[in-house]
Amino acid sequence: MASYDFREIEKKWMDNPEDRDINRGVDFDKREKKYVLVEFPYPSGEGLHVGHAFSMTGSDVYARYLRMKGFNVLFPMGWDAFGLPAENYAIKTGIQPQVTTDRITKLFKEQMKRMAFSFDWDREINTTLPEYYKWTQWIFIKLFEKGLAHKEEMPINWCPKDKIGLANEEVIDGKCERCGAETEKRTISQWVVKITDYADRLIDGLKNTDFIEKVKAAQVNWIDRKEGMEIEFLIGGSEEKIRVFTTRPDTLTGVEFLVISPDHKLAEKFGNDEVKRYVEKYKQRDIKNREEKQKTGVKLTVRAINPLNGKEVPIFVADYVSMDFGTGAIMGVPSHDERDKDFAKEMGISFEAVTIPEIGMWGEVVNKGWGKKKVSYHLRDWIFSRQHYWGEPIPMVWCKKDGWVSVPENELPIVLPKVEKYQPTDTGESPLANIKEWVDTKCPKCGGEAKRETDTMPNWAGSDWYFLRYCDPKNSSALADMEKMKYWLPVDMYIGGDEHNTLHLLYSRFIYQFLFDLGVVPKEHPEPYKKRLSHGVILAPDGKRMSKSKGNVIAPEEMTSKYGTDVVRMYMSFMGPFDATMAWNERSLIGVSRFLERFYKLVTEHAGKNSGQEMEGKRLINKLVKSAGEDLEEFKFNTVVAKLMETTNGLAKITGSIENEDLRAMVKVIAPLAPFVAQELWVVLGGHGSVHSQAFPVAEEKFLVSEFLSLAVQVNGKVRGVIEIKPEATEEEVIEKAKREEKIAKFLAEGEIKKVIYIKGKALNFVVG
RNA sequence: GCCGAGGUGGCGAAAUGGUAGACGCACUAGCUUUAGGAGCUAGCGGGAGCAAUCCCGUGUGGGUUCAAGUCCCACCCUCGGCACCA
Repeated sequence: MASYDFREIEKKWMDNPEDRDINRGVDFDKREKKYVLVEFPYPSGEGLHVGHAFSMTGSDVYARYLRMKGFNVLFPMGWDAFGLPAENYAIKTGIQPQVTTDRITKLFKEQMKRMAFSFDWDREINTTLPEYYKWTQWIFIKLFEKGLAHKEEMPINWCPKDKIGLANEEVIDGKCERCGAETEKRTISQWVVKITDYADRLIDGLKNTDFIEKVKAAQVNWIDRKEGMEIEFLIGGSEEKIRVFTTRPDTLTGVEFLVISPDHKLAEKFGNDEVKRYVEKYKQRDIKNREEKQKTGVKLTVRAINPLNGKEVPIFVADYVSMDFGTGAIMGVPSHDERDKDFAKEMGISFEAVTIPEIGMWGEVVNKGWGKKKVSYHLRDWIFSRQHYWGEPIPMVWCKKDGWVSVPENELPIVLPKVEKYQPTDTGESPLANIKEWVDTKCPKCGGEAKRETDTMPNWAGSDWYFLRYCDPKNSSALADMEKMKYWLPVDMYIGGDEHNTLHLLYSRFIYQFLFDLGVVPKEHPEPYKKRLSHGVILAPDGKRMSKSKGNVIAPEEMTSKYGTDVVRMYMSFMGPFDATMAWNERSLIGVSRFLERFYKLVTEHAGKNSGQEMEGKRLINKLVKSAGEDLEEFKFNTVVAKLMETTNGLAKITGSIENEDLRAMVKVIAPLAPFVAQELWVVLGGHGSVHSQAFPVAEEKFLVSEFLSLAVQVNGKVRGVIEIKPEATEEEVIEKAKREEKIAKFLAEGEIKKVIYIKGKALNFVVG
């Protein structure tokens, strides 16, 4: 027995042309701008996920609120559409990834419209379109020109079954994500981008942002800057030296052995057969998946000399030392390092406790030339090559004479050619390698015969700079117009998942800083994002993560057709704090549905009755207006809904009528959350045009005060009674009234009043002793 | 181990140092001859009591304060991220 038909209302207002205008971000508008960005999705075949629906609903409520507050809001959406699923689907079915992508993108867009997301569709972008990735390629060329991109022999994860190189994120538990075969290590030539050159900038730049603490921490920890020293150890009977990295040069006296990584080049040089076997075994495995807690290692035939005391110590190869950090070699100080102690025990190395000199040895080590100060980072350079088809072609050409040469800018974009087969080649190159007429080209420098790079870019490439493109999505002569970027940047609020707080955010900040140095983004804005907010996670009703295999997936589409868009949006706002992990609960959703019914009834019943209104109604609505505004500002949507419910419950008890103006104010408050019902009620209340272009109401202070307020009276800190006072009552009046209250007087009589604390209108405490 | 976020009814959760549990779900009782996730009224942290009322309650133990879920110290547990990082 619904009091309103959500289907009809939705149909009526879904494509309101006026709203399309309202949702547009206007370049150079005189209103103050706000750039609200929510991560654009990878359009996967399953359609819009409830997680998308949740984070986008929160972002949308916020964007709608800001518009009503009079801001010129940029709230764009697009598609991060390069990726493996479409490619895998193509391998299976032969359907071109672009075709699949176009189809799914349309589906997503439809579903987003049904959720009433107020995106500015005029600015829609798609990372797979040549007019977009032209600029992704352009950025790569600039990186190459500035010496920040080069080819390097790199060990990669190799799937022997699929004959393909896999990125770390494509290897799950040491197995290929696609076929489940054990992966191995293989060395191939890869494009590498020197993000480490920006390590310090990426840390320092955080000062110019308001990211929440955990996001800043994630960035800093990922970069993990460590100051220490590189110390040189001579190898006995050889000209070779081993450089170790340590943050504790003062423990040099306690060195009992050195350890080098199996990837260290000296392992090969000084290794006997046993060492070779160890290294071989190590390389078969995925480094990330060592389960054994026990440390293993083998001894080299040579020994190292401690520069401090000339002591000869053995050198081991062990996999607990990683080539990725420091120098790939450490000095083993079992008396001061737990891991070294474990290793010494495993290897049967005896050691004694040593006292560390009072004064650090930094100076001595440096002065005597044994070593030098060094900063080391956990952050590694960024492997930028993928041997996949469905990605941006890397715009480089290999010429025997000139080496790697970048494609001239005026030849961009290098369009991804259509292929017949999406299977990888036997050599592990991308399917592009099979297209001879595409690969064979002329060297841009010497005009001689040359070959195109067949690697494509990683998934991150297109999403690194997409927020710039939204400022000016159709520009054909630049990433985006400088003046437009100057107007819209920085992104005021960037909403996304925790999983992107490290890599995506870091890569994207790096690319922005690089573009900043090139002078192609505004010099006024050294950082791209002002604020970063993590959205929460929605679990299945069983409290587990949703997954197709568990069959516990909630589809937003199903929910909206069953209960209506407004109910689903309001429920998602109500279910908990925006950044919390919450389980879906349909009963609770029904509660929200019941509320919306009551709300609708209340407004329609009071509409047009303007006489005999009660002050209490006015007060409730003004109170709502005030606190709801504050909560919306802070993404506290759950309490906004709670307050709307509270107000509605309170108003239902009122016998008189409610003024139309107040009803309208209430409808404006609900508008960002429940846009369809709000619009319908707006019209019922005689409003003109769209409720979404109305100014968010402002509470009138004079209506906020009630005639009486209740004050908790404490005796020795415990609440012993409540008295009704007038807000303007003086301290003396309040104390007198409290003393006359029987319940309180009883406790006061137990002793002498030593002190009275009165906080106006808030608390009264008698200290009795 | 490190970093981050948390620990409040049966459940999801509220609470600028000032009446803990708003709001919702579930539940209980009653009303309404009640068309399909109904509506209305009342109750709903634990204990004692016919009741008024009293005592105890925000992970544990200390502390600051007239007053602590909230601030400080130590510890325990849960979740998320990163980890043999030298």
